Amino acid sequence: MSQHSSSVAEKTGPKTERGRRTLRRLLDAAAIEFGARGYHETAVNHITQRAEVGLGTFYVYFKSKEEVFRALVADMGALTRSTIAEKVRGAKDRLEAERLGVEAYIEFVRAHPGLYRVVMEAQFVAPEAYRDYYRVFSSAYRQQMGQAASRGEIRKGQDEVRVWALMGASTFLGLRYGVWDAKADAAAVAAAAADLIVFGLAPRSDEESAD
Amino acid sequence: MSQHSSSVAEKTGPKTERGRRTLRRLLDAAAIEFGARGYHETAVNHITQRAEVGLGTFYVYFKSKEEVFRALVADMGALTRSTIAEKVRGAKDRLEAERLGVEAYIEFVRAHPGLYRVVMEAQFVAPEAYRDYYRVFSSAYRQQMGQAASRGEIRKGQDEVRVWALMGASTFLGLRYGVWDAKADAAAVAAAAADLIVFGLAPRSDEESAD
Amino acid sequence: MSQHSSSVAEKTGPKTERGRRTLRRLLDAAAIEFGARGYHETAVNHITQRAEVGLGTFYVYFKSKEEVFRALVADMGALTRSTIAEKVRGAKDRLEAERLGVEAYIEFVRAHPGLYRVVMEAQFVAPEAYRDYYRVFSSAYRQQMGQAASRGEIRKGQDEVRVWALMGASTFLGLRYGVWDAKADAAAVAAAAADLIVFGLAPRSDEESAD
Amino acid sequence: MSQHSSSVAEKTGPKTERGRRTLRRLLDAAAIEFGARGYHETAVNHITQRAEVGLGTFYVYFKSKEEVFRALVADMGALTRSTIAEKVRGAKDRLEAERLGVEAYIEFVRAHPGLYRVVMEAQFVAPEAYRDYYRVFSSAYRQQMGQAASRGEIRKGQDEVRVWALMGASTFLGLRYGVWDAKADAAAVAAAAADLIVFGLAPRSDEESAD
DNA sequence: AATGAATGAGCATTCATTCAT
DNA sequence: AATGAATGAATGCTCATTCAT
Repeated sequence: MSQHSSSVAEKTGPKTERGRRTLRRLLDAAAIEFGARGYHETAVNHITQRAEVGLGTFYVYFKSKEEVFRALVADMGALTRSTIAEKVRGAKDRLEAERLGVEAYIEFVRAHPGLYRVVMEAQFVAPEAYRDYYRVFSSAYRQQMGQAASRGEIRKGQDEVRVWALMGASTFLGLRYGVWDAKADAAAVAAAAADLIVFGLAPRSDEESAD
Repeated sequence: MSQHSSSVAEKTGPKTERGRRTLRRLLDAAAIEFGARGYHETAVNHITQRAEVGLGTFYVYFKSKEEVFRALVADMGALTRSTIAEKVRGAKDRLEAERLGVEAYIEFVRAHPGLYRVVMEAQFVAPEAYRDYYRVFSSAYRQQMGQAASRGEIRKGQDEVRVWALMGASTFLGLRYGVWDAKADAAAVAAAAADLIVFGLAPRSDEESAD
Repeated sequence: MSQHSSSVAEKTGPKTERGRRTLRRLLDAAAIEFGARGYHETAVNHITQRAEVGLGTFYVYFKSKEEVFRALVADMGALTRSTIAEKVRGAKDRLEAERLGVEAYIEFVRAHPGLYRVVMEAQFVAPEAYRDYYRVFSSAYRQQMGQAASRGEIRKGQDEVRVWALMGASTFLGLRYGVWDAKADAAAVAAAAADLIVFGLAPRSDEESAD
Repeated sequence: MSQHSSSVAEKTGPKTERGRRTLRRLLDAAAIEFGARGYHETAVNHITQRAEVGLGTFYVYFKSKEEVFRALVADMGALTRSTIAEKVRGAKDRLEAERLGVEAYIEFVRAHPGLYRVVMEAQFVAPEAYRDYYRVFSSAYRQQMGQAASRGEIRKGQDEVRVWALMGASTFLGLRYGVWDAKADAAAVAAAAADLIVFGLAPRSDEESAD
């Protein structure tokens, strides 16, 4: 979870192996603590204790508490994107990709409790990082969508709007079925969501005898 | 914004007119402060100063800082629902209702800057209040959807999943076009979103020559 | 417990029957609250609520929180003295009186939980009232002792010192066997204490084969 | 006055010499402040200011205001015991020991003004610490008494009762002649008290012509 | 690189008391 | 006589950050 770290403080990175290990311990500990208790309930203290590192050591690697948080959000953005991208890669078309995307997201949220929390909380703690998170995500998403439209797999439309609507849908489904109700059948939820995303609410002429 | 208050502390409510006015001032001030600076950056004395009330007075009406916040979230849930319900009321069918709903939400977010923030932050500050907010909202929404399906206005489907997907979509569009980009054309955004919601992404046979 | 009240605020006393009742309710409530939670943990609030009286009403009868406390200490001094005096009255001589006195005190402490606490706490909250409590008590005690000495019932001695030593003994026995261990046999404890007080620690020639 | 500290917070103790000095300063300052103004009138910052230490530093060494207080009571228990034990050590028998004990206690109270106050106040602030104080004291005292009885120096009797009566006597004499009237002749008071303790109140056959 | 001691601004909350009605 | 609303001084405690070693 720390392999993508990009905070400013350690832009160049620690020079020694020991330094790299300490940094990783701190990032991992921060992810766990922030994820479990939230930003404001987490004291730097908690992080260093979990990392089994002296309190002062924290400030060798980060300029501030906010900075680790930002580093984490960035890390997690990359992780989210790569995880979902991998899962979606196998889709035969955009329509299947949407279904796989929702499913992947719900599963991802379940696999990384705390991640959802950290990203959402970034809204208030590090708004810039939050915007970046979705900026990057949405721009990749938009691109996929544009290409799919060109290929005729989906209708043309206002991609920016569509993309935000879809990210919102996934996010809320991730909360509802990933965080709050982790026992629901993710595939079924994803299928139902994909049905909505793909075909919309309107009755379809080619679906006369739908259940 | 305070007419729906339902906090426990003042369940019975103030006995005098003066008391009622003070309570309203506090709630209004809290809405403004929490909305502008967020829960953690808002000190109780910011609220009382804006309300032009002594610090101690706050605790005559609320047991804690968290309690006003919860009262506010509840208030805002009621306000959101009634505002959107009113706007949607005129829709000739569910499909139009979806468009109006998105539009109303974006406009609502613009009209009530802090509201979006307070509700989102409730996730971390008062999770129970946050869940209630969406529990109530989603249950009304689901009912509408079920009825529309019975009427044949929309296809049948997994309403719980649909509702959460749609709430997520509106929420994110509210953030993107209500909070971050308040100059966008809300009606156009709503129309584009409604197009997605109503017809989905899939190419439609009856739409051969779409733009 | 309020019949001896002597606070300044109501020196002349309430004029109406209703007023007298209110005053009594407040004093009784104060005795209970102070006795159970102590001075600092008791809020004026707690007293008026137990007395089923408005908060402001308290200040109609007492100048301050400290004042009720002082009134209570005075009340209790009178009550303690009269209770013990009555029990001791039947003693056939000073020696028996000492035994009865200790016994009465332990029983009194048990019957009035909280009294011990209030008086002891007066040391810190209302030192003057505390001194008065013991000043009055010790002076009566000293007088008894002087008379007994004149009658030859007890040896002559430094009565002031004796009296304080004996008050201390009773007080600690009241704490040990009245408050902390309320199941001990009060009569037996009193007998053992009286044995010490009356005969001292020294071996006695006339007690050769004592067990 | 801090050499016996045993609070939980610093069970392991500070690691550096500077840390040990800071802890000692805090304990000494606390003893002075609590002793002079009492627990409730003493603010933590009174302590840190006297100790010439930052406010936050206090909480590096103690979990709460109550905790220093408890540490102090424990410290003082040890100090009281050792001081009295040393003075009493020279006694040729239990009877003389009693006299020396009373004298030592009065002198001790005079030498350590705040000590009496802190211990007494512990009754209300830290009841457990108060009980421990007397539990330890009384158990050592009882042992002395039992041995003396075996040696025939004193009559046999209910040692627990005797011990509490005697602790009460000393305590009150400490208050009366140590705190309130610090000019009295401690030796004379102790002699008078010892006369009571040793010989009791009853007239003695071998003392026919006493004054 | 690592650390733990020190710091003080900041804040939520309490509560005795006042006072207009 | 009775009251409840209003007040603000006071205080315990937290915690991010600094820094000497």
